[in-house]
Amino acid sequence: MKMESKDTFSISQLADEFGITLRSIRFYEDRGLLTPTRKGKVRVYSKQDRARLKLTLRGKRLGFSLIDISELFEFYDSNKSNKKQQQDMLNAIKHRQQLLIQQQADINAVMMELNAAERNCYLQLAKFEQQNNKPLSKRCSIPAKLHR
DNA sequence: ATTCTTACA
DNA sequence: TGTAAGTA
Repeated sequence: MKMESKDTFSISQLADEFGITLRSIRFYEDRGLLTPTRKGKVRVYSKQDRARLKLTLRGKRLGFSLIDISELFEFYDSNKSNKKQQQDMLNAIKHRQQLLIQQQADINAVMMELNAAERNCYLQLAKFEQQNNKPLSKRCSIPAKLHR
């Protein structure tokens, strides 16, 4: 159904927008990641809910568990009043930062390996074309960035 | 036509 | 998470 207002969404709208199923969205709610309001029994999502869903999906892409993601949300809107809670949260944040730094390093390493593999592919293709005595096509020529 | 809950794979 | 069932 089409909603007159621009700041609320039906579950279907969000599912279409993000290319996920209704089941997933309800599942995330079950895990406490989403808290849509209700008009009767029907879920009504606000822009903030939409933003939250977006963050959830990004977290998933990064390999975070739904629990990890809910923990991040707690950090974002942290309302811990006492000192110990703040201390614990800080430690948790530092830990998460460390994990991300590690991921970043791993990503860089894999990226370099892939770049090397890609370079070899182009070199091989160039060699084949040379054997066939054919002119290098634009599409298969070695990109400048791989010359180094 | 859409969405909801519940239950099982 | 997918899917089926039975509703509202």
